[in-house]
Amino acid sequence: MKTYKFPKIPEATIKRLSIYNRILRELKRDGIEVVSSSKLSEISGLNAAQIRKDLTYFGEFGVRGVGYFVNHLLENIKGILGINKQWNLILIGLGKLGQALLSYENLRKQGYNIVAAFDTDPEKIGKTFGINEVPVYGLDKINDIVKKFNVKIAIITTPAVVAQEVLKRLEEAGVAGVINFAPTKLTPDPKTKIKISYVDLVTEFDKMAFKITSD
Amino acid sequence: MKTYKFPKIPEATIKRLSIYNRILRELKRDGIEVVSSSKLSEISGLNAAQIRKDLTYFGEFGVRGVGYFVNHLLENIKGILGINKQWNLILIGLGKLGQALLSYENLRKQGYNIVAAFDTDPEKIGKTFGINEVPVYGLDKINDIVKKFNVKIAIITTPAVVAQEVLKRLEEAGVAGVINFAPTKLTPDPKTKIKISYVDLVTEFDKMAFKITSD
DNA sequence: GTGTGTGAACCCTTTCACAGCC
DNA sequence: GGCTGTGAAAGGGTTCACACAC
Repeated sequence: MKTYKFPKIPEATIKRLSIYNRILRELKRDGIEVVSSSKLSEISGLNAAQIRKDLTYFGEFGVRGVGYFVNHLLENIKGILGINKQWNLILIGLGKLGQALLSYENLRKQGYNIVAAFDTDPEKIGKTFGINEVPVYGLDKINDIVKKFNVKIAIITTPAVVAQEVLKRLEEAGVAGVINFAPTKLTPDPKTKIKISYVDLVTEFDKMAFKITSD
Repeated sequence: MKTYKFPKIPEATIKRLSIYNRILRELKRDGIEVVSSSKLSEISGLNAAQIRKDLTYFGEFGVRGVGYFVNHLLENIKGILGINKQWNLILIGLGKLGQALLSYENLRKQGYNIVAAFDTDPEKIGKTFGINEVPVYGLDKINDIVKKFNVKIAIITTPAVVAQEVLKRLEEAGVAGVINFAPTKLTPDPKTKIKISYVDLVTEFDKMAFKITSD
């Protein structure tokens, strides 16, 4: 499956596909077999036309006059997102946030397995952390582990000052994507095609502070 | 300060103001006194025209031919965002993620103080958690603590199934905004004007999985 | 010369409204 | 009758390009 390179898909559509995935899993769990875009709209708070448009970027999954078959749509969305399989991840930076992600059940339930963690602290190296007893290594082992477990995605939860250096090692190891929780912009080597996404938690709080303040 | 209700500000602009705030603090720390939009562009990766436009929504902070005075701009942005003061927060749901946020230094450094946590687990109630020894209460104490500490912002890190019920209690206590980490849509009482923002970490991983898969 | 402030152009996303199919 | 799929319209946000101020 090389998959879905169709037209230019809005970034926002991908985010919503992830939400549809979550909702459809819940519907399936509850034994619901068919759902309409208006029902999905009600559950998600999104516009029904938008939901239909999102889905038709990738094919025609619905039946007119009926709606969408939950399981059929769910399997298709998982295929589109590439989450119809397990992903092996690594995490760099065992601060509080890193440790929380190691034990974050929602990730594992979705097929994201953190197979190793990395830190510079000698007190942590050689031990295991989290519910799943994830082993901790020094940064020099990144390359070995990435190769061994065919790791494509890495999570950076280090302090901002070392995040760029960590990125360099990840690029050298051939990681395909990085989710960066460190509050700093990362500059990839132009020769690599590594994908970087940013999660800045403080920004979420600042947005809320603004909303309340400007009200 | 009632503040900045000017025209309709793009949501994305607010997010970027938060980023400018972070960068300006770093520049100030490094003793840099003046910065141009092109230098900010280089640091942030954002378009220079966009940076200038973002700032002019709120006033004219720059000097033509010179740039922006770091400290002056920083103070203004803090005022706009409403983070030129301390915010008292509460957190509901002491799972791994909740515990991580209790000890997340970047929040406290920005003036966000979590003054109390809430959980239903009798093993946790009555104890303190995190670097800052935050006390834990049962949910029935939410109202008291909100009033006592003038809490405006609450963080939900509970399982999805109880998040809606927690929201109800927060609304009753008069909280102004909720940052919801539980992967579920929350429906506020239409009578309250409570603001809700969503942080879904799994969505970030799904977006990355898609990018790599569709590459 | 240099760098801001900004109308206008451009581009992307969302929403509408209805034709088409079950 | 009901609900999807979709062109067209509307709405927002980003980028351009240049007048203006230091």
